[in-house]
Amino acid sequence: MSKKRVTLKFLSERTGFDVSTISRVLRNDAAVSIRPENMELIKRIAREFNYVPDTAARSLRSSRSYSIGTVLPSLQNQIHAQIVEGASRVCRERGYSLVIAHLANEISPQQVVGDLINHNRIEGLMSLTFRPELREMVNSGDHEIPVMAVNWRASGFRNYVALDERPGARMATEHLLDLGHRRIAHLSGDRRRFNAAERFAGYQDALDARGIAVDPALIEVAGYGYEEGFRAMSALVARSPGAFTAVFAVSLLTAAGAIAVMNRHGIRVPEDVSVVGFNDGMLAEVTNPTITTVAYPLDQVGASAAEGMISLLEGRLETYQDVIGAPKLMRRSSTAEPARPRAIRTGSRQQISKNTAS
Amino acid sequence: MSKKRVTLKFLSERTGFDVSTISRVLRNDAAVSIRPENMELIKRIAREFNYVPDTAARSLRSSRSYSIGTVLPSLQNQIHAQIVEGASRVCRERGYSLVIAHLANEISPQQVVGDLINHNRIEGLMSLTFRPELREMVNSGDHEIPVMAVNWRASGFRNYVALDERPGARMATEHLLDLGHRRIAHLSGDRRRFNAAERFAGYQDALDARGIAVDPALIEVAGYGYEEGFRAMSALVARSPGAFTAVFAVSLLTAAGAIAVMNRHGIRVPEDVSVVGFNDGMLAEVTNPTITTVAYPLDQVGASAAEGMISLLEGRLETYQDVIGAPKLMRRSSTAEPARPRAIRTGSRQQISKNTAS
DNA sequence: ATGAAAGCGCTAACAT
DNA sequence: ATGTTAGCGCTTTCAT
Repeated sequence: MSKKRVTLKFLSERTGFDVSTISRVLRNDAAVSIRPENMELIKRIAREFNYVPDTAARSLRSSRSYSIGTVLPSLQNQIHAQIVEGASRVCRERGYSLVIAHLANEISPQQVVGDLINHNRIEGLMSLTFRPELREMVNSGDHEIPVMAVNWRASGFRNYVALDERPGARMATEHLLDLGHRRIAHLSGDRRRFNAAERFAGYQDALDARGIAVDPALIEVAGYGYEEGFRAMSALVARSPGAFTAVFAVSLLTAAGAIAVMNRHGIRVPEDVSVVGFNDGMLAEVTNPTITTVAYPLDQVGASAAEGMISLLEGRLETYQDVIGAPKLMRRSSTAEPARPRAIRTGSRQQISKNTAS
Repeated sequence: MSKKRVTLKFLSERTGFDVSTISRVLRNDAAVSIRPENMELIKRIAREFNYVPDTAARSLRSSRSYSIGTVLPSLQNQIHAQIVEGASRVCRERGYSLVIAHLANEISPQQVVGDLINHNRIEGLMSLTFRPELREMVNSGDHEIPVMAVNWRASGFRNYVALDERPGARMATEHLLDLGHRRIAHLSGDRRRFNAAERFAGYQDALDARGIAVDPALIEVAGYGYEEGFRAMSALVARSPGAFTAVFAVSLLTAAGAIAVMNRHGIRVPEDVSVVGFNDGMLAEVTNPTITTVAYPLDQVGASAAEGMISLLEGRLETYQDVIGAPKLMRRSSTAEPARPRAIRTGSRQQISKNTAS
């Protein structure tokens, strides 16, 4: 508290204008009518003295908190971490506070969201996790606040930012096709949900375009986590051993889980089976082998969500939808050409081969 | 805005007491003198109507923002994500907002911290990244705010929460010794900094206790990242091939980088060389092999830091230090007994062996 | 043991 | 084209 804070009153004394006038000018209030020269003067002086409006005072008067809440399962998921980074950057730039809450086991989502609303006074909620019940939870409270689905969609949610996942899934599958693979398995998510359905559709698109039929025996429902990938791949290997030379996994962690299974079974990646994941992250570069993925600008998802939410809060928009595309293939060492046709033609089981030092 | 907000005025009308009296009671103000029965009455009514003080009004009047800033290099580092989770939980529970800012390349730390202070009006700053210059940055502004070093220490920082790393490093090294290893390399950090120095000291402690001399040829300065681990291990393998059967890496990512190098060189982990990392994370379970680590309760580090910061802000404490211990060994598949003495006694080079399906 | 009153810095409705 | 005024909900002297 060494120097004194610059307030409207101070600027008023400096410029001779009333605080209300200055307030209007600095907020670019449409209801302002002032001579351009005076407007410039006020803005110049405000800049000069580094005026920043007091958030508390502004909040009190305008019944706004300038803070936005985010719920997510865990920050430890790098996909979510990337999204949050984008959102937090935008919020900081715009003078909003992004308040993060993770849904730990020891506390109910109701409690978490309630705290966010009552204590932190968030004006809007972004959810990175599929939670259709969130709307009711939020709106059962004293006042309604906008909810934004981030990285997912569901009916009833008018505000969302999602990836255009179908082309990315197609891209991943086509990468495998281009390498020469024809028997491509898919570890999917729960296809009743939007994301998993889209990724499956992209997988189909790619196969269709090459006239290859989707083989139900090569589809296994997994989920987005490492454990799910592990379980699903175990099932697939047990069920259809040697029936595929490549796998498109519904997420990066799923791919990692699948690779772990193959390592245990002596199935070499990529020599015996190629694996490609969906969504990129640091993990893809630190595993052995490194994992080929389809990368989306995830921080942009968070940034867009925050921008959209702010537009909603400031009344510039009624609803907000954004779909982010531009996936890129990150080619790494989990994908390669399939083994010589011999192995495929004979229909032999996945060979349990000795690893050779590379 | 469907229901009306419960304010002190409302409670005043309900109970017949003045707002000031109620304010004092609900804040447990020491300067209160009220009959116990009335005190109970007021508290009961407040509970009944779910009274929550308005943060904005309180902030305006008391010149407090109830928000705390955190700077960190990236949320994608799982170590940091865990710490942030702990801190954000405590902040939410206490009605504080935790505002996170990551230090991206495109923007200066000064700018980030400035935004946090001026726009978000943070009352305190927690830094998860070693930045001795942070104090000057923060204090060059209009008013001083407390700064807390989280997960590091440096002279001049009176507020910190750090791990008691030395015993953990010793534990990691002893695990290798217990397995029968004698030639244990260490990929260290910059030992002029506290953390790296402590981990090195723990490594020394373990060797000393067994009467084994520290061999400078087996020490390589790496750093905490994957790339650093990769580089350092490459150097070590080139410099002292076959001279060690185990490695204690200064971090989990460093361990992962080291393992990647060994994979490339055909050095099997753990058959030829065992690896143990420091600090646990999801990564340790999804790599191949999974990585043995020493785990600390990192969310507790964040939680303690937040608690401490709040105590500072509320004037209950002048300074805050906490050192978190209780490391646990997470035994996974990157560590095993060393190969038969034969290999060691002959002093042969690290054998480039064929992998056998396991 | 409790109440009255002022005011934090800002915004918005209402003047001129 | 600009000023006056009345609070937002709370905390904090200062009075009883």
